[in-house]
Order: sequence, then C-alpha cells, then structure tokens
Amino acid sequence: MPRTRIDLDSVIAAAIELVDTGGLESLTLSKVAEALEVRPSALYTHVDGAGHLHYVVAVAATDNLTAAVRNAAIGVAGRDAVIAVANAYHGFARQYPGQYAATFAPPSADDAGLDEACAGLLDVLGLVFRSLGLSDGQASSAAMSLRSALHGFLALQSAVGTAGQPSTQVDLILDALLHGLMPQRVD
Amino acid sequence: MPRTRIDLDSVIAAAIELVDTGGLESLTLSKVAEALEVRPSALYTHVDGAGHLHYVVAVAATDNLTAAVRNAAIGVAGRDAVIAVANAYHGFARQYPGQYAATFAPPSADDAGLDEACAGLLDVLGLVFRSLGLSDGQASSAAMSLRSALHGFLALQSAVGTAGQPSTQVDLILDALLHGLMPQRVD
DNA sequence: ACCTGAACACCGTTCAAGT
DNA sequence: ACCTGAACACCGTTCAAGT
Repeated sequence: MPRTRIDLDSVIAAAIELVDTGGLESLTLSKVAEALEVRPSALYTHVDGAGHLHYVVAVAATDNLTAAVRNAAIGVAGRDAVIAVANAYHGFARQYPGQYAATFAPPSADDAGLDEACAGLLDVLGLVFRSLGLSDGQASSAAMSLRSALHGFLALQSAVGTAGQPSTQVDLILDALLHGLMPQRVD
Repeated sequence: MPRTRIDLDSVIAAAIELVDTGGLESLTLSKVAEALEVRPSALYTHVDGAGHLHYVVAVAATDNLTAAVRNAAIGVAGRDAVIAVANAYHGFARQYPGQYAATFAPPSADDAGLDEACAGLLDVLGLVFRSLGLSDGQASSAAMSLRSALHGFLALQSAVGTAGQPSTQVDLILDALLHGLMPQRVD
C-alpha cells in the first residue's frame, strides 16, 4: 500500500480551498495536512514552515486577484475601465474574503514571488490609467492610489464602525480618484 | 505569602505593552500571564478568553488613537486641521504599529465597546470637516473616507508592493480628499 | 526522495482544588 | 472571589526511522 504523495501545487490548492471555506485563520499546516491525508511533518518537504505556506498562498491569491481584475478590463476603455476594474477588485474581495486577506502576507527577504505578484496586479491597474491618457509615472502612481483606496474601504467595511452606506461609499472613492487624485483631469 | 492579584486594567496595560514591544502577533494569554506573573488560567477571571482579550485591547488602542488625533486638532482650523489630523493618525500608526493593528479586531455581538470607540474616533475626524463648513452628514461621510484612505495607504505601505514614494503619496491622498471627495469645494 | 511516528515546545481552555 | 495546578486539545517543528 503506497503512501499518499503530494507536491507544492497540491499543497497550495488545498490551502486555497481551506482559506475559501474557513477564512485565513483556518490556514494551518495541520489542516492542510489533514485535507491532503498526510501527516503535518510531510508538508516540510514542500514548504518551509507555516510562514512560507502563508507566503506561497499570498502569491497564488494575488495572482487570482490579478486575473479577475485583468478580465474585467478587457473590452472597456477610459473612465468605464476604472470602474470595471474597481468593481472587479471589490467583487473578488467580497467573493473570496479569505484569499483577499491572504494577499497581505508579510514580505520575504529571499523570495521575490510576492513582490512580482503585486507588481503584476499594479501593472494591470496602471494600464487602465494609461488608457486614460496618463503617463507611465502618473499611471503607476494612480494604480497604487486606487488599490490603496479600495483596500482602505474594504478593510473598514469588513471591520468595525460600518455605520455608513456601503454601496454609495465606493462611488465616492472612485469619484475622488477620478477627480482629484490624478494629475490631469479626465472628465 | 499572598498570591499575585490582578484586575482587568492591569491585564490591558500588560497587553498594550506587549503589543507595543512585539507586535500584535505576540498578544497571547500566555505572554500576558507571564508578564503579570500569574498562570494563564488566572486571566479567565478578568477576560473571556483570547478573543475577548483582543477585543478589549482593540478598544484601548482605538481610544489611544482617538486621543492622539484629538490633540492634533486642537488650535488648528480648516484645511490645516485636516492635514494635522491625518498626520497624527499616520504618526500613531507608525509609532505604535502593534496598537494600530490591534485596532482592527473582529467586532462583538454582545459588546458595543469597540463600536463606541470607533464612533469616538470618527466624531473627532468629523468635527474637523465641520470646521470646513460641511454639514453633519457630509462631515461624517468625509470622516469615514479620510480614515479609509489613510488606512488603505498605511496597509499597503507596511505590506508588499511598496515601490512608490511613501511621503509624497500621503499628500496625494489628502489632496484627493480635499479636492474631490467632499461635496463642496474648500480651496 | 519523501512520508511516518515519536518527541518536544507552545498556546488556549476547563475545572477541581486550594486560599 | 480569585489564583494554582493538572489535564486535554491543538498547533508548529525537528528528526530518526522506514519505504
């Protein structure tokens, strides 16, 4: 009777499924091992401990977020593209709150995977602002601002002090970005 | 020889100190107990488990943040007040990253303490916008937007993908708020 | 090369026992 | 009323042992 054999991809897949089901708090080596029907110590062949597990899951989750945002930007231009991309970002965070939370893992010194994944996300957002006529520098600055605004809104929405109207607030933020955050006007 | 006697205030004080020193991850019942020189089980007389400990620390940390922001708003008015308040919020988060992170604890169903603490923070921010001539509704909406923007910026700054210029970005966000987020112009 | 099993440290939680 | 001590479940990590 052969032992159960796993690899890094199966570990990540099980971890993502775990995070989607029970949130980021349920991401433990023990639970991933249980889902894969191996002992926890078996995971150390593929992953360098709990911290590294969080890291690789962050990379995978960021890539998933980027893909969702990229797909939303296809076939739309200008101001509509910003709204489409913002809604896609927002929608991903609401549909996969565990993956979205996993996105904000502590960075690594000897692994640039998460930095590259974040750069990929910002590239997609930056391209949208390029289609609005912004320069490369302005576009990447606007991309960071958009992500910052969307995350701030999402973090406070899912946390405490949510006495305001959730739906109208997103529009306020987008309006703010489109009106004031970009160096040149677009409306 | 009498046993060591503690109360809720000493638990919170030890927890805040722990969070300031080792970050939010170091906030455990075991470490708080060790700091107070009692057994971990002794804490259950004053606090309802680890989740509740996080909750009461969140309330205390939010109150500390509110006090810092409130002090910064004294003696300044209009546009300068917004900048002063934003810098105070930003400064608290940088000086006490553990406390700031503790601020975002999951809300409670049977305890309104954190909601009230958040309302207190938003009240201070709202008063600043009132001094800019906004109505109550506009001011509280702007207060939530300002906090959302500041938190989004801080979260992405302390996390990954920080290739941009940190200092200039804060000003961009403030400009966006002052220019576009508020229903009526102030400049 | 890769998984198991035992071992250890750490954390949270409960509860009877002491004071 | 409040802390101790024992007990248990859970998690992460290491490492010798097997295959």
